[in-house]
Amino acid sequence: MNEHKKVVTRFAPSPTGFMHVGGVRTALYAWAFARKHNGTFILRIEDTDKAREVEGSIPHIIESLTWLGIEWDEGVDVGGPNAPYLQSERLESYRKYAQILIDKGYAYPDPYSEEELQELRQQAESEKKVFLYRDHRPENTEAWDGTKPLRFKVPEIKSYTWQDAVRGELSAGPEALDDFILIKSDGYPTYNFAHIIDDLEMGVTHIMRADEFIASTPKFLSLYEALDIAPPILVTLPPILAPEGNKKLGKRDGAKDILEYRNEGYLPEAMVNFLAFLGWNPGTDQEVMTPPEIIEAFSLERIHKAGAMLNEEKLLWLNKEHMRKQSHDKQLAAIKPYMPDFSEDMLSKLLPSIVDRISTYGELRSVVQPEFGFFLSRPPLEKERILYKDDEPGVALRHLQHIKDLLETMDFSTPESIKASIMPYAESEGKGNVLWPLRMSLSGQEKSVDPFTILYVLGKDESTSRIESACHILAL
RNA sequence: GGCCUUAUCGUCUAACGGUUAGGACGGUACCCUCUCACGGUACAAAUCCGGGUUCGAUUCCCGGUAAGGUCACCA
Repeated sequence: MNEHKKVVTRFAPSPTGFMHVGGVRTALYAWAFARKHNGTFILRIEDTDKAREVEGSIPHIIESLTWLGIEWDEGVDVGGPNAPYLQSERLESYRKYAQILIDKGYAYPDPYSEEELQELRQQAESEKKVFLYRDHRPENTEAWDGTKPLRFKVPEIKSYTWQDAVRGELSAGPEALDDFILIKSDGYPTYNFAHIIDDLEMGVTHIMRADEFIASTPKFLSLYEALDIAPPILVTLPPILAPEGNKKLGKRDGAKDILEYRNEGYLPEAMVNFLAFLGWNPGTDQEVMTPPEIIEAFSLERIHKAGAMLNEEKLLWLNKEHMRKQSHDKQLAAIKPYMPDFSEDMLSKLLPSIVDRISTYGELRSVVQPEFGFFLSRPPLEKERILYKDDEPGVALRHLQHIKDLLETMDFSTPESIKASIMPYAESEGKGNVLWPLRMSLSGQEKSVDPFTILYVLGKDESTSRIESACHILAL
């Protein structure tokens, strides 16, 4: 029984650019599972491909995970008992295990040039056969001097059947097995080799990974056998599909940098909630969950097999739900940067009306309009409906009169009281969102304002103080 | 092309042989209302197709179809 073995998971991205939802979800599941079982979560960087490396990727990865609250116990920046966590600094380990394989007769230098290999591939293709390197194994292998790629010699060509924590029993024929490269001619290991050694040395118990690795699993299993080690538990995650078409979500399909969501004003807990549910659910009707609740409910058994499309509308809704769950103080702090000209007191009063009307804090950017100082405008209405429908003009006028009366009966503490008059639509400035404007004299300045704006700010509450603050906003 | 995987409303999903196939997002309608919104109620909407197994298949098996993955000195 492995029941008593401490859970160790890892997230092992390569530093080739920004992180998008796919990678983040893999990290999230590995993290949630480790936390659920009081295990260890490791952040390892797989930087064995110098050509594809993008500078700044590592800080970016760290920033992304940190934003989401996915914190690691061991990793590139914090260190740990199995340091280093950067593969380019672990070459000794790979060489050590490579030597073990060589000694066992399970590894040999690849004598072919790239051109020769290319030719062999083309030849196989023209014969409509599958190219397998192991069909062209050199007869006499020399000692490996490190200048040629080191290949794995598959000990036994056979079919494999294995267990996956999500997919159940998986299998593949012998065609899936080939002599893959362990160490490249530049001295760096390939992913295929490095991740197995690292997971072994770091004591990783569960490997969460995307389903593109199913195809190469027999190669890994074969390597585990050659090294005489037990493979970790494999946890294959379902693909995330792009919103358009039916393709797996990739950077070219518009997969966004996860930090873009932060810039758009999404909350990290909403993002975590959203990503967690893209391929998993707790089996209850609860859809809005905090990270601790997700950890508590998380289980491998409930991870889905089939892919899921990214649905930003649902993310938007989730974000709204999480915004509403926030404390007054947190909401206030989030809104402040978008409405710098407002006093804390005023923002505090307006908070409920604001939060009810937006799905992300980022929306405040378009809602707060600088042309009148700063105030909240409402979304545009269809003019025709208000102005031309049989009795609608009457209704609109009545509303307007009501607001005007309210304003005029109020005793404002501003130096000059507000004078309001109704201006017909024809005289309005024709702005899309200005209907039946009130001409207002505010602090000595004449302004045309949309009366609905005031009510929009007010919501249903007509108390004097609220109207007053609305007018202050307009007067700013 | 070889190998592999997947398949329930438009989307995310529940169901682990017996349900009027449930929920959520989105949509529509109505209610609330001095606009917008919030809230409330209701409606429309799905088991890919064909065979088996079974008293009974969304569920198990086989075949088809469709979609996806993979066949690198990338991860």
